[in-house]
Amino acid sequence: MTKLQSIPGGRSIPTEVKDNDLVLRRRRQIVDAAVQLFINKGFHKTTTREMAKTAGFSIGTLYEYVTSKEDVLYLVCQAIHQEMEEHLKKRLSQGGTGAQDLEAAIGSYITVCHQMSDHILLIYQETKSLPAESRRFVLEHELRITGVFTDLLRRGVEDFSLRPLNPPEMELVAHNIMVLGHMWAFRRWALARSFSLEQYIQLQSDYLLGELV
Amino acid sequence: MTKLQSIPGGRSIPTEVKDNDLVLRRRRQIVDAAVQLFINKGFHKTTTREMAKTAGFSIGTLYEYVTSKEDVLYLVCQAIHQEMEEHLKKRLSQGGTGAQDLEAAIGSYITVCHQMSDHILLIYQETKSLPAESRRFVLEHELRITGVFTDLLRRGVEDFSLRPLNPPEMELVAHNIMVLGHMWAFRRWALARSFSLEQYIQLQSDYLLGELV
DNA sequence: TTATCCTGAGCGAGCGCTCAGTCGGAGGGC
DNA sequence: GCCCTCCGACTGAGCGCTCGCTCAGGATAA
Repeated sequence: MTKLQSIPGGRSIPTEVKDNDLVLRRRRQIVDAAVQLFINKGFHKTTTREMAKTAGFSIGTLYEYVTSKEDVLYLVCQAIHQEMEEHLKKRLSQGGTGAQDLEAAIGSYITVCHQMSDHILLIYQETKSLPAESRRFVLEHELRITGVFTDLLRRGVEDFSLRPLNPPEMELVAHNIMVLGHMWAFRRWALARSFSLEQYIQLQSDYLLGELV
Repeated sequence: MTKLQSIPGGRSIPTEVKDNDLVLRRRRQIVDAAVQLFINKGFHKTTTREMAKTAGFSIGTLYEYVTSKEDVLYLVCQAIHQEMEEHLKKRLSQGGTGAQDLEAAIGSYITVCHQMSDHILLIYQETKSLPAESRRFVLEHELRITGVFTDLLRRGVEDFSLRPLNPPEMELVAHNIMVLGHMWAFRRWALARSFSLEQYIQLQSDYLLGELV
């Protein structure tokens, strides 16, 4: 029984299978299947049998790669955060002033939130179903994403493209950015009556940056 | 089999019991019990037996006042929103300019979010477990609370204590206020390292109102 | 043959909900 | 006052079913 760590700094989950490549491949199948099922029916209402079947194998096999249903939820949460982090970091520019790069990052981030809104909802709704330790890792991962904005704010303050901010203020603004991105996922049913994604990004960027110059 | 409507504009839920006062009393017991259980274990992991026992009677009796487990969740969500609305409206002042009253309202609102943070989490996490029709009513109720801020913004624009805003902008700002209040509930584990409730209110009010004068 | 991965029938616990029955007391006849 | 009847709120054992998880055995490649 080996243990496999898919994300640096993440929890390692035991598996019965020796071939590490196979473990990664199968777990990717499991996660892809589970994400769709969790989004449609929620964690508690999807059965392990469904997960296995959707992933393309039987329950027995599922439990070769995972020790409990909660493990699958943990893998799903980490995969979602990792995907968000990757998409966001891929779109980050380093070209301009801190303020300019921050504005671009906010736009990128909200776009990612738009594309992954179902996934964001999923994390909000199901994180509390994780065992305590897993939940800690997931929240930590989310803080790491928030750190992207703290870094950009710090750079903007250092190159004087933003007004001086103390570290707690930077933290607060970073959290505000995160949450206003999530807001588009949570409240699109109400907001989309009045705004397109582009308008939303424009207005929220203005509000966020208006106070920082 | 009568039907009883506890909240104006809400769904009516059938009951077998004839005495309306008794229905209200028992449903209050059910809601009080369920709120605590849902906060601690979540909706899916609390059993109907637990609800009944905590409320002080047997499962059989529970089902005299409710037709399904989901009905209890609906009653809980509506009760939470109603409590938030009442607490918020009780604290609203009409004394000053629109801008002054808005600032006071934001402070009151975040304080209410602080006091009811478990309840806010509950709503975010479990709303999607409601049947579609019930969910619609719950989201409607939340929009009614958002409307409190839209109204204040409109008043502020009309008496020139705020800069001109078009209706969609007012809507957006009202949603921002709502969500930044919820943020204190969701992220207090991270924010409370740097801020007290009072500091949080001060800073968020400044950010929110800074752009509106 | 052995090592490895996969299968799916089966287990036992626990769930939401039902319904035959209990029981306290209101009301009416004497 | 006393008895009897009926009402309706309440009880909880039990039904039918689903769930997470296991494990004895099958398949395949080396």
